[in-house]
Amino acid sequence: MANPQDRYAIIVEKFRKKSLKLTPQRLAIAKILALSKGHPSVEEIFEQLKKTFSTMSLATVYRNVLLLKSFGEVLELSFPDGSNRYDGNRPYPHPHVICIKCGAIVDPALDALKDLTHLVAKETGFQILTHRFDFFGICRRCQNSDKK
Amino acid sequence: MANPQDRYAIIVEKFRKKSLKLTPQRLAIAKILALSKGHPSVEEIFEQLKKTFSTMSLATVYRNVLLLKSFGEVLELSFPDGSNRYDGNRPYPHPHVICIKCGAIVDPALDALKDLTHLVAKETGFQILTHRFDFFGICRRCQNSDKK
DNA sequence: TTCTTAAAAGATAATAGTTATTATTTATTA
DNA sequence: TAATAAATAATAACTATTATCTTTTAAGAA
Ligand SMILES: [Mn+2]
Ligand SMILES: [Mn+2]
Ligand SMILES: [Zn+2]
Ligand SMILES: [Zn+2]
Repeated sequence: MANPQDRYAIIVEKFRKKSLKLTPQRLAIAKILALSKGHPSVEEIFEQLKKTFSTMSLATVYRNVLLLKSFGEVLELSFPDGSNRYDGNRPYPHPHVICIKCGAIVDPALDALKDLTHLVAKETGFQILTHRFDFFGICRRCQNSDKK
Repeated sequence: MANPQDRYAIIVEKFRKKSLKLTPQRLAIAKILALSKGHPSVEEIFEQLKKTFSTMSLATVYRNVLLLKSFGEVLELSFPDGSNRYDGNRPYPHPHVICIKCGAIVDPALDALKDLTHLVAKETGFQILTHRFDFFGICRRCQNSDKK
């Protein structure tokens, strides 16, 4: 996991470079995404920020997440049920392990993937640009709570 | 690729076993999915069937695809842009290679994956149930048409 | 074949997550 | 402090999918 402070600084610098205003709402959203503890959803970010910004609008969260996506500073994980989760700490393709019971998402250490990309390119003739690897299952905590 | 006739027979047998009616529309949808040439979308299935069934309703396609999903006889591939594609020929998790230009989806031969699942289970403590592996890129045909 | 009926089709309304719009507010700079 | 371009907040619009409801039909019985 990248250092959240570093990631935050990188994102703020991007805003500066593009002469975008550093509003408190925008910076707060960036801070949450730079940490990205547990890959938050837009709704979760919104709920968290409502405590600090009483007038916070859901549209503002969507707008800024979209903006950061366009900069390549946040990775969007969209799921079949329509929900989206975000990783602003590691904004590049990497595998994820998702608990189908509690929704927890973790980043596993898994290296054997660039080989796969090359293999696929060779076999299909595609020029591979990105990928998405998701493992779905039940996390340790949910396995234990099932046994009760 | 499984034999489309075999897949069709398996699906029809499932309908029979569950005492579901074998309507012409339902059977036509099953036939297209059993072939699954290019992983069709609901819209594509609908457009194709309108030629034969002038009164065909989009809702009927959705309803039957949903039904086949619930039987485990079709694999749904949902994408970030909201589009869904279906594989009724191989209705179990397997990797896909997707062209971001023309939307082509192919099934690559790629075996080194069950190992990965075990690796991830071991490392994270998750009980892994299913997965989704997508490679995004540009197909050979689109690479060539770009050069023009 | 005709009758009966539960299920499916067709048409359309509802839903939900996201994006667009617009008036108001605000960060930035001079 | 004042000017202004951009962001916010509130809400409308959008779109793919699902639900609802009426009409039609497949399938089994007589
Ligand atoms: Mn991640
Ligand atoms: Mn496939
Ligand atoms: Zn869990
Ligand atoms: Zn292509």
